[in-house]
Amino acid sequence: MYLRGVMNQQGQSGAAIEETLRVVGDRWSILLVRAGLRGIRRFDDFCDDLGIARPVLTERLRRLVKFGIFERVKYQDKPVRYEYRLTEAGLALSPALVALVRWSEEYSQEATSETTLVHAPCGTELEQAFWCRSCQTTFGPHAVKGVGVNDES
Amino acid sequence: MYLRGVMNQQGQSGAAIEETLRVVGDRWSILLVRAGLRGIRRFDDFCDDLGIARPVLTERLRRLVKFGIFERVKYQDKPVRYEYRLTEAGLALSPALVALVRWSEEYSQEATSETTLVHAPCGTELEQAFWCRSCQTTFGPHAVKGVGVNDES
DNA sequence: AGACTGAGTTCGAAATCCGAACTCAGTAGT
DNA sequence: ACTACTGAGTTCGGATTTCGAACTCAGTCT
Repeated sequence: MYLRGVMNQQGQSGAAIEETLRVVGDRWSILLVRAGLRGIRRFDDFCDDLGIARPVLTERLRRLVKFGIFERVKYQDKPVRYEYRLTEAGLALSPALVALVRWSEEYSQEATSETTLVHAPCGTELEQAFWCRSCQTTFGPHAVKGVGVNDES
Repeated sequence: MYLRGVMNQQGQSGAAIEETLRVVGDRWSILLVRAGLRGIRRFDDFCDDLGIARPVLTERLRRLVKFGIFERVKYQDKPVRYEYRLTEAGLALSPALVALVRWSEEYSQEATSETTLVHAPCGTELEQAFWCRSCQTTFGPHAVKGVGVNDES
C-alpha cells in the first residue's frame, strides 16, 4: 500500500482527519463549501440552491463557522442581515473538492461526463498531481509515503 | 470566484458530485476508504479500527460495494468468509483523501501537525497541484475554470 | 394598512445511529 | 461430545438527526 501516514483512531496520526470528517464529513458541508466557492453567501440562497432543510442549514453553517470554514458577516444594518463567506481555510478546501468533482466525473454512475474543469489559459482538461518543491517535479499517488509511521499491511 | 463548473442541484453539471456525496459524504465512508488504503480488509478489523457500530458498517460496506468502491471477495471456503477490497475506483479516491489529510494538518484545530505525507524519493513535504497535460505545467486552483457554465457571482 | 424580504425557529413525523447481545457455520482443543 | 473460539454478520430498543411545512420577527416597499 503506497499510502501510509494515516493511522487508526487511537494512533496519533490521522486524528486530525477524523476530526475534520466530523466537521466536513456529512452530506451537506462539502456542498456548502462548493456553493460558497460559486459565490453564494446568503441563507436563503444556500437553501434554494442545495435544497437543504432550513433547520439543518442553520446548524451546519453554525458548525462551519465555529470551525473557521465560513465566517458570518453583517452586510447591512437597517434590518440586520448576515451572510456567510468562506475564510482562507474554507478556500483551502478546494483541492479536496476538485478531487471529488474529478472522481465523480470519472467514476460516478449517471455522470454526465462532460468535462467541467479545465486549465484556464489553454482549456485542457485538468489533472491533479502532487508537487515536490525541492525536486521540482510532479508525481502521482504511488510516490507518496508516510513518515514516522510503520507499515502494517 | 475562480472555481466554476459546479452548478446547483437542478443544473446538470454538479449532479455527479451530489450523487457522489450521497454515497461517500458521511462520517464513515471516507474513513473506510482510508482504512482500505492502509490494507484493512476484514469486517471485524474495520470495526475495531474505526470504532464504527456493526450494523452501520454492514450497511456502509454494502453501499460502497454497490457503488463500485469496494468489492466483496470470498477468501476462504470452509467457513465461507468474505473480505472487502478497494476497487480501482476506490483507489482513485486517494487524491481526495490526501487533499483532506493535507487540509486537516494545516487547518484543523488539535492537529498534531507532524508532517505525515512526503514525496517518497526525497522526503520533502508534498504539495498538491493541478497539472495540465498539454501545457506541461502545474498550477494552483486560481487557474482552474469551468467550461460551458455561466458565471453568476 | 398590507404584502414582502431575509434569517432564522418551532413543530411532529420519519429516518439513522448507536451499543450490546445474539446468530450461524465451521474449527480447535480436551 | 463438549466447550470455547472465530468471523461475518442480525436483531433489538433507545437516542440522535433529518426532514418539510409553517411560523416569527424586524424592517421596507407601495
